[in-house]
Amino acid sequence: MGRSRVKLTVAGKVGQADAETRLTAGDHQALRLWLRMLACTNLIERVVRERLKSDFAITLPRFDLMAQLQRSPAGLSMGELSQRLMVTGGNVTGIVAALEAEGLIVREPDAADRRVNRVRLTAAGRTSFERMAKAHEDWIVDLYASLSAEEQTNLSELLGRLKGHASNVRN
Amino acid sequence: MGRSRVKLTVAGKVGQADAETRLTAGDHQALRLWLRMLACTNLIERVVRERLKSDFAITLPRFDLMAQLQRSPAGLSMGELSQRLMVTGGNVTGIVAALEAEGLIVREPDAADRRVNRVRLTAAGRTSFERMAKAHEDWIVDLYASLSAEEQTNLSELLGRLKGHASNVRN
DNA sequence: GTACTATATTTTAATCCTAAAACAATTTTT
DNA sequence: AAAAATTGTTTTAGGATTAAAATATAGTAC
Repeated sequence: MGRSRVKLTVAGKVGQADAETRLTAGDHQALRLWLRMLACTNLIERVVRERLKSDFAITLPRFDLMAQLQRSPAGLSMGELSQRLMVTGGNVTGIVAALEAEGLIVREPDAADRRVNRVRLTAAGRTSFERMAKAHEDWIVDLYASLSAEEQTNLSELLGRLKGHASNVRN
Repeated sequence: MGRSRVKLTVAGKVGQADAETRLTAGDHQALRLWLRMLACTNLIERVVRERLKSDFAITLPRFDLMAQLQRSPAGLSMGELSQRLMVTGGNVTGIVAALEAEGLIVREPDAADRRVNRVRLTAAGRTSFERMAKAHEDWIVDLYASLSAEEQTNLSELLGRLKGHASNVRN
């Protein structure tokens, strides 16, 4: 009889269980599937967050914001960032302030509309982001390496259908 | 052409884009798959959070904590909750305090070990949780209704493999 | 051109979360 | 038994997040 299959938490470090432990016998297939999917996503996201922090001293939300800016070299307004990141404006204000303080982005008033702040990567921000994005992609490729290309295609197709349907369910 | 496929944000409400918009042409298959999976999970989780809030005035973390307690009628220590929910002890302290203030759980000192606080559902908490859990399961079944039972099994198998591998990659 | 309405952003208050430090009680070592 | 190590919990400091209110600017109606 083993000591217990659950690792202990050590000084704030988090242990082993995951979303699937929320299950009780008799739960429906879809619920089991959902909790497994949630556990998977949380696992991968946690790896990414930890590595962004340890290797590049950046948080995931800041990385995501920089990724949006890299795709739009001309810059984006605060509102455009809010839409693309799916977060509220107040949240964008905070993340932009932090990145600006680090010199990775600049925020400058729009000439045409004085309500608007236009945000773009600095040269330093662009260089920094390119390095991080390469590492990030490598991590993901490794994390998914247990699935063949065909299986990845299959998974992607199933998720695409799920996503399409779930988007509609959203009021 | 079209006005734009992106809904505007209105007074803090969040619009349409999702994690997949982080993509650039030329990105690797695994990266596309990951962003799609993340988008899916976020979508479903958002629906669940919103409905828990609108229908039951509860947050997802509090619901999750109650779910763990329901599975352990004898109660759990703060540390056990921390492990099972995969969150830090400080976090559990805050959530437990909130649920206790609402009368849904009680926290009492352990007789055998005076360091330990034992937490369990009150009768009111158990009743309340059962209603919420039923609704929650129905939502999930609906959200996954676009996939047949076979497809759900298939998806679950692929995610199981992914999860097994990603668990090892951690560190 | 003044008043209303709409849009863009920031601020505020609340919740959630983490890591690390502090504190308290128990167990182990010597 | 005293000292040391371990374990359980709370506290602290800092991000991320939301909803709602406040502010500032722009556009429209009259």
